[in-house]
Amino acid sequence: MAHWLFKSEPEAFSIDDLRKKKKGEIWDGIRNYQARNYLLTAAVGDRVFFYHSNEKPPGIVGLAEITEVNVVDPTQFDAKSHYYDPKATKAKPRWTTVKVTFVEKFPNYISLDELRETFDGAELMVVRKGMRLSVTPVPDDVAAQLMEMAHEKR
DNA sequence: GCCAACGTTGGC
DNA sequence: GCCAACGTTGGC
Repeated sequence: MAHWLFKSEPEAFSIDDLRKKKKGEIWDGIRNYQARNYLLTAAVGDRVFFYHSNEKPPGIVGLAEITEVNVVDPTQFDAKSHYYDPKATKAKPRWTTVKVTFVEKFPNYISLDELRETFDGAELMVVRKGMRLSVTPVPDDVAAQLMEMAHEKR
């Protein structure tokens, strides 16, 4: 079981929005090849740290689980969608993603500042300067530490 | 295939 | 709201 970190702007889609989706939700709108390529290596059962960007402060709010892989992102075919991609066709889709479901909202919010104090860029990509990728892998030992930080009594 | 211009992300 | 970082586009 691998671990990931997915970024989302809570104004667009928050962990509370995901919690309401009983059947899970397609993680749509990924339009970066590196992020997509990471998603192609994800497996059902992988765990996802849900990160809120553009929040004060930004940080990890909870956990999700991948329930389906190789999901063709339907928004690429929708001319009305913000994520419409005219170069994508049904025969040759460009953007595949995953479906995720809510697992938990953490008792402790782990802010970006705290992540920076605990991990360096080699351990956790999101703390790297200028890191804009919205999908990044999280090594197992870092994931275990994050789970502790998320649940320890403070 | 280079690279300038442009657009987006996301912390601050 | 600013702007650094950086990915993408398109002219050549």
